Amino acid sequence: MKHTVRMTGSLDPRSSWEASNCTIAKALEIVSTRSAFLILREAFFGTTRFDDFAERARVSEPVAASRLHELVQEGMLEREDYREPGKRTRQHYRLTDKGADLFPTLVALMQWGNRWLDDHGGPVELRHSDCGQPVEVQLTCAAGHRVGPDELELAVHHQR
Amino acid sequence: MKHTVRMTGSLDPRSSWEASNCTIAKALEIVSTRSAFLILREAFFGTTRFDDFAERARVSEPVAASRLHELVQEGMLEREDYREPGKRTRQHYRLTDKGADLFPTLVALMQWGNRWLDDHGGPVELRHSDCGQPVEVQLTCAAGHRVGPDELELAVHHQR
DNA sequence: TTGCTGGCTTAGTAATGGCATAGCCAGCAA
DNA sequence: TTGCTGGCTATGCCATTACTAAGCCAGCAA
Repeated sequence: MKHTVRMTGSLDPRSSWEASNCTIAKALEIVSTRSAFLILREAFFGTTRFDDFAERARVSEPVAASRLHELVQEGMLEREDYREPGKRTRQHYRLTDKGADLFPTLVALMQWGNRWLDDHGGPVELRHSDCGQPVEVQLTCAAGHRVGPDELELAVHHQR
Repeated sequence: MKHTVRMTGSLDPRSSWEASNCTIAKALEIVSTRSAFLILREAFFGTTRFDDFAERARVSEPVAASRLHELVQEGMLEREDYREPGKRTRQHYRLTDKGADLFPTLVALMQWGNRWLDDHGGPVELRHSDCGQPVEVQLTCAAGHRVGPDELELAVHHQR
C-alpha cells in the first residue's frame, strides 16, 4: 500500500524545495500544545466559562488562563462580557469563525483516536442531526469525487 | 452563527460527564508536539531517511531521533533495513496503516492554515490525481450527506 | 589503513509547558 | 461590613522539548 503523496512540477523531488512557509507548521505554532486542543474541544462542546474550561479540559487554572489568552490573541476565541439582570458581569469565551473552522481537524483527530486507540471505537461519536448517521471526515475534491489516499498529488498553489 | 455541537442523551448537559477517556486526548498524547506533526508531514511527503527527516522538518538530529523512535514505538512508522546491491545497509522509516490514517488530520490542519494563516491560500495545495481538482476535508455522514457545522450532535457510541 | 558518509548518540543548556498553592478583586447578598 | 462566588493572577517549582556541538560506529572506497 502506498501511503505517500505524489509531488508534481517544481515540487518533485522533495529535496528540491523546503517547507519553511508550510501552513501546517504555521498552524502548529498556534495549536501545537495538548492544552490548546483540549480547550478548543471544550469550546466546541459548548463550554464558555473560565472555570469550566479548566475543569473539563483537566488543566490547571494558570494553564487555562494562558491558553485562553493566547487563543483570544490569535483570533480563535472572543472574550465577551455580558450581564444577566440582577447578576454581576460575566465573561464568556466563544469561538470565532476562524476558531470554528478548526473543527474538522478535531474531528479527524477524534476519528483516528476512535479507530486506533480505543477497543470499542471510542466513547462518543458525532452524528448528523438530520438523519442520525455517524459523521466522518473525508477527503473530497472540488469535482465531488471521494479521494482515496493513493489518489493525491501536491502542487504549487494556483493563485500565487 | 452557532459553532457548538449539540449534546444528546446522557451527554446533555456537558457538565454531567467528563471526557477523561476522550480519544482526542489519547491521540494528543502521541502527536501533541510540533516536531511529531512535522516528522509525519515529511513521511507523507515521501521522506524515509533519518537525515532528510531532520533537515526537512527543520528539527535537530536528537529531536528527530527521539520522535522517530517514539513514532515507531507507537506503531505509526516502521523501521526497515534494506540494502541496494554494492551498497551498505540502510534504514528507512515508512508509514504504517495506522500512521497513514492520520493523514486527514494533517490535511485538515493544512486546509485551516491555508485559509487563515496565509494571504494567498497557502504555498501548496493537494489535488485529486484523477481530475486535478483541489482536495478538501469534509464532514460527511454515513448516508452520504455533506454535514454542515450546525448539523452535528454528539452521542454515546452505539457499539459500547 | 585511512578517510568519508550515513545514521545516529551523548552532553550540556535554554525555553516552554505543566502543576499546586495561594492570593486578589468586583460585586452582589446579608 | 462581612462573607461568598466567579474569574482570574502570582509564585515557585518540576518535567518536557528543544537547541548546539561533539563524538561514535559500520562499512564501503582508496
